[in-house]
Amino acid sequence: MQYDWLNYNHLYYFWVIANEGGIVAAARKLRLAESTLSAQLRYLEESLGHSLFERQHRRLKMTEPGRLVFDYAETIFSAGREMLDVLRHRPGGKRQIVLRLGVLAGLSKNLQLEFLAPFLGREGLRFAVRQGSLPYLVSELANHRLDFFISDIPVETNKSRDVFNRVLGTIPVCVVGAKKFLGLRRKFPDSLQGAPLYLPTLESSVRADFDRFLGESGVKPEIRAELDDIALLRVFVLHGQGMAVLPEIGVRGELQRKTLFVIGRPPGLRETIYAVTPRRMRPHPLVAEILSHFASRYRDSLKALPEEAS
DNA sequence: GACGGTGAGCTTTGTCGATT
DNA sequence: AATCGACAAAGCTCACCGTC
Repeated sequence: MQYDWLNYNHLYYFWVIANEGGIVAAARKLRLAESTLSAQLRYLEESLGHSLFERQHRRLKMTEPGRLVFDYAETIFSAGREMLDVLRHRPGGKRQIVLRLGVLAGLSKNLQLEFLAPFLGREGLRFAVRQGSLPYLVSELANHRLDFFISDIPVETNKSRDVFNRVLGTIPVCVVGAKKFLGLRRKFPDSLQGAPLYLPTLESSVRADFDRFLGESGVKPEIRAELDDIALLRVFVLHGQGMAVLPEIGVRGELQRKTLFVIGRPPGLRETIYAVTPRRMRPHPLVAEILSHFASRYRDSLKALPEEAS
């Protein structure tokens, strides 16, 4: 029988069973008979109209609906624990908010820091930052395990209708190299002819623009490696055997310390940064504040860009 | 490898007490 | 009286282990 209301007692039992890994362990923890938990779990499944566990012989394996319910239960009962903590230990204290942020693997670490730095010291706010591939981040967002993620590649909205790309801004991209390449500055970009270069991979949004720039300039450098990680590109270029195409923010420290130098700035070459949020849900006010803070920093870059990329 | 004993995990059934 | 949540007991299935 399906109901419009939820029996939170049943939900709690399910949550403990999932946490403990089985009915026997959960029964021990709750000091109940195993049969009681088995029956209550069955009632919950019937009321929800979904099996929450797949019975595999003597083991319970969580199903997809089970995972979804577990995520909600986790939020509900974590909030309950938090409420008790606040009431018992911090009278009058404010609730701590945890924002779950995803970052596309390979994105500049400095950029991530710049993104969060203004909010890191804020009372009652904590970040849980996870890196991953684009499909992984989209899946985590769809399953409510992330509040939003940042990426330099937009999600194809015809493939995933549940997400929304917001252009946050653009970051200048340049060719950087060690001191010994400084002589190439004068006749840039012609001086890149035959010069050793490390590039972002073809999947990168910057790569296509840079290839176009080379094509228009008629210059053919010697491409030594293609790397999909900004941090890795930075390490390669620091090794001194070649230059690299990088967002300036990714090597800001090295440029300040003069261990790397800007060899040239291909005109108009910028990396676009997107914030990907769930389409149907209003972002948390704090998320909106963070996004608008970052976007305002790069406001000038935004003027020429569409509101949503597809 | 086949067989049987044992234990573990889960379900079903019947029953009872508290609450509405 | 109906419903809910709890219990005990019995049963089912399977993994593991020792023996032949």
